[in-house]
Amino acid sequence: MPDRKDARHLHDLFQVPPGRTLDICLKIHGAILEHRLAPGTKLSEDEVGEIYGASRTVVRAALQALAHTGLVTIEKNRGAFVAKPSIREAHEIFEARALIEPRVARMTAKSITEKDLDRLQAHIDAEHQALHDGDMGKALFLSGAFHTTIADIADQQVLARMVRSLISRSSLIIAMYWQRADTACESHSHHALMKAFAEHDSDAAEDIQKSHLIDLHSGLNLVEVRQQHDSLKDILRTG
Amino acid sequence: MPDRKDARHLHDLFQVPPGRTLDICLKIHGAILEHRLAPGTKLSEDEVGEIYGASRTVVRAALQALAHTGLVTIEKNRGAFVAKPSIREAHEIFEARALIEPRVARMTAKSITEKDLDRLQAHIDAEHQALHDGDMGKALFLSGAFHTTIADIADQQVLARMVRSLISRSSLIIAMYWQRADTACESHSHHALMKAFAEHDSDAAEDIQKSHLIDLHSGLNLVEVRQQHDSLKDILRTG
DNA sequence: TGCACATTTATTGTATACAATTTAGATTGT
DNA sequence: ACAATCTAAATTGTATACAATAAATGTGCA
Repeated sequence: MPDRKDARHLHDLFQVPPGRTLDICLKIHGAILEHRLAPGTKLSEDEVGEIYGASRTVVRAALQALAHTGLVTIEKNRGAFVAKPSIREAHEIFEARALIEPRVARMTAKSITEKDLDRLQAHIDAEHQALHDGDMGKALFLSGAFHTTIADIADQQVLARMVRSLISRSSLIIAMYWQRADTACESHSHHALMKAFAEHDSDAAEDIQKSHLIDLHSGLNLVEVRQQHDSLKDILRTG
Repeated sequence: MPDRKDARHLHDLFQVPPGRTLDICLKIHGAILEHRLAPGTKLSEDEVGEIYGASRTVVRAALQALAHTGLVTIEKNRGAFVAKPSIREAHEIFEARALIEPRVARMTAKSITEKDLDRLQAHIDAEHQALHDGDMGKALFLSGAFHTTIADIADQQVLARMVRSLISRSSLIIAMYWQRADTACESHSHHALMKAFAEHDSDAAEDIQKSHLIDLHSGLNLVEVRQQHDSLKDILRTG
């Protein structure tokens, strides 16, 4: 799914030597972003290693890199799990995004080219297509990719890396706390942003991105978590 | 050097299981922050492992964690080196700090307690003492610690982690590009910040932190690089 | 039945051995 | 003397084996 350019940027995110380790990072990262891996899922070293035909040494390095990015939690002597961001962490992450991404959008508006605009438009189109196909996971993945691509265009490596990490974690938060059925609300903001970019309107880009993120934040139902453990009992009892 | 509380926060920074791996991270981290390890120094796995009596497996994990934080660069089939931030990276890092830290200072001013103020004052005092003793490395370390402690007090884990990483990398930048002989310029800002904190003046704290960071940024001579090499064993053994 | 404790099992933590790759030095030819 | 090439040493990449730890199971007793 992620094209070659994304892979290079993701390599920066994970900071692991290229090769199998990076491959595994990318695969798990993608699975989490597309919501194929639920928060809390255990990632056993043996299991992952068997799936990708790699030894535990390599898998371990990948899991540690993912832990550093905040997508995975490693508990001593217990293993690695897909992270389950707390409500508090969720607030912090979206507040951080609201601080950083508007600034990045401002920079992007200044330096964006026609070619970059096409790239972003392609993301939007692909997202619409995915929504039309009913592939929610892919749509969400592409929605995040839109944001990371903006950071790439701004060509600010330090901020881009922070943004990438925050967006990946946001994907977990959305998996846990999203309440609205429609993701269509985003489309409008993304389009407005495109317009500001096309006109190189830095102020507008910054403002739009800021309110877009505040919208996203408020669209979360950051109140309670559903527990999967109890449900097992309920399910078996009724059966 | 780092007290127990710092160690807990640093554990969050590196995201490695506690134990030898974390120890090695902390030792190398400290050596870099105190400028005992120069940018570009090679960190051979065997050599580091021998110094700390750990196997390469553990050392590798530590080096990868440090690479993730941006303090170390790993080149495929070549090994790990203390990072040498480029001029461009240096600009980006200080711009990122100027974006994030003022916001953090604002939060800190709101929630700071008497005890926290004492903690910060202790940092300032220790820094003066180190300067008086002529221990430049320690003084710089403590100057950074002042900033990270502010982030800890704000009690924003997500932002605090970013700040910690940025400050650690700043230490490398200062090692490479610092031109002024006096670090005294900082003392004034730190004192002004303390006053704002004591009065819970959020606006002032934000402003002071912002101009403080701009000062630091402009105090760098981001033009050329010098290089030097020392024996790993001599530098790390004392830590 | 319920609880405490011992045992078994499974999984991670660590060390070590081997393979792949790079680097440095020596050798050779011009 | 200089350059190119090849060989050997050193270093990293990877796999695997063993040790340590935590969870799960089973047992005995009140």
